[in-house]
Amino acid sequence: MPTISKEDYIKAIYQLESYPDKSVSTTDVANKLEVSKAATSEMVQRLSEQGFLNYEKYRGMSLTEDGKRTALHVIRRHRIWELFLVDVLGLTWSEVHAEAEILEHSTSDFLIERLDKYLRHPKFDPHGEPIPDKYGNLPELPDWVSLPKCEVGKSYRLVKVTDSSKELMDYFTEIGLSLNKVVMIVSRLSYDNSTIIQVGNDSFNISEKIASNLFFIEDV
Amino acid sequence: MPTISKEDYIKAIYQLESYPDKSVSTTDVANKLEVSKAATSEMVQRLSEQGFLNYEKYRGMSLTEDGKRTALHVIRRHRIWELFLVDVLGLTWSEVHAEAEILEHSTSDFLIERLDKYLRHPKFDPHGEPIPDKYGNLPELPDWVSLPKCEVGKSYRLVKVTDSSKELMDYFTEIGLSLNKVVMIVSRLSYDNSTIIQVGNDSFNISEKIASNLFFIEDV
DNA sequence: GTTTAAATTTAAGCATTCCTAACTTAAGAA
DNA sequence: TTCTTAAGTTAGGAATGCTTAAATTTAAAC
Repeated sequence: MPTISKEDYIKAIYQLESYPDKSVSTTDVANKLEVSKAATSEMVQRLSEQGFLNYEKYRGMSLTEDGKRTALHVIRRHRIWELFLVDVLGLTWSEVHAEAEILEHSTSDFLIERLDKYLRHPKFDPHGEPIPDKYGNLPELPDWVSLPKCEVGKSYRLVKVTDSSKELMDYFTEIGLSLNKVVMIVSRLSYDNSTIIQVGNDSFNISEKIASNLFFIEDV
Repeated sequence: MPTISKEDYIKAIYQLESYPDKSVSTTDVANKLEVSKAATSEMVQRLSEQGFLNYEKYRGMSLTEDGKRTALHVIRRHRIWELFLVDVLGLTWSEVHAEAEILEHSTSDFLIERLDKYLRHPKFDPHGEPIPDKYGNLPELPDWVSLPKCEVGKSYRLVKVTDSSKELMDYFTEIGLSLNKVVMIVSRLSYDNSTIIQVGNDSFNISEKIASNLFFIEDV
């Protein structure tokens, strides 16, 4: 049974592994968790001894099957809590992450299954991220496109929002964007590649940088 | 901001202080938390230095105002979670304690206020224990009597159940006893001072020892 | 192919929280 | 009032998880 700290490292490494063509380095993990490289180096060795990581000194690391299972277990708890906080307690996108970050380490399997049942076995969290089931299996992902690639004139449904900052999340909340919202692509300005979308009765110009955090599927 | 461990000590001391005519000793705390007396002695000194306790070596301890405030803060979180787990997720009496024991240390003030609001600012937890408000004020307590003192022939409403064991809690759940349930006192056997109560259509003989965990107010 | 800079690991140290064992104090029995 | 024992404290040690500083390895520049 890993400690809170170990769960944080394992989760971080799992997330860093998702970037293709790049093995995970000590520095990557240290930056992500905002701890020293020395602390990371130590911890990585301990996790390796305990079978969560494959690791060769100076050569980067990768999670073992055991490590992946543990990571998905933490991620499941995190995402179920996020969904619960948004759907039941009405927290906003920007409010949930910090709370879930703590709760994910303080929730028994028993309680998580009860929450899961209460939420009717959800497959995606409020940001559209997939929730692993209790065996660690991820649901199939929809075939989304990011907003800069959505075609003008068509309608799309929002299925994923990457949470890069509180400011951005609050902005999305403010303009009424939420998961499964249907928006119309009004136009795209070639000048800066920004996109004008219509949400309800209002239109908004979304810069390319912001738009790259929004993922849609065509609404048919 | 006290650590989890410190919160546990402060809460334990608060609870031990509630027994009248007895100052709290190192041994009391050590037994309650199931740690060594040495660990307790050390921690008590640290808590005293940090202003949570009044403490003189070999002379027992008592919480300062600061300590009491901290204890009530933890207790508030614990009881709100217990109520939530029972009322919303449908956990049983015996299931909630262990979960709340962890969650009480992992919940921000912000989240607790949201839970409190969701539960409509409850005054009592599922065991009938009072929930301190966010300023640490306890609600006024009803004037309960324990079951062995309830009068035969009268109806009473259950307002408090002390959770001495899982077995007992499960038994209460099984016979349909829950907070605010109205029961009729059918008779009392002088042989062993047990009480026969009617819950719904069924009657049960409750031994004096068990009965002393149940507290009622007369139902008018 | 060296040299140098960046990445990584090791070393030394600190805080927290626990343990067991040894010692000290207090309090009740004789 | 002294003696004994129970209660309480100190000492020494371990695990976790972090820090900064020093040493080492790798990799990239020249």
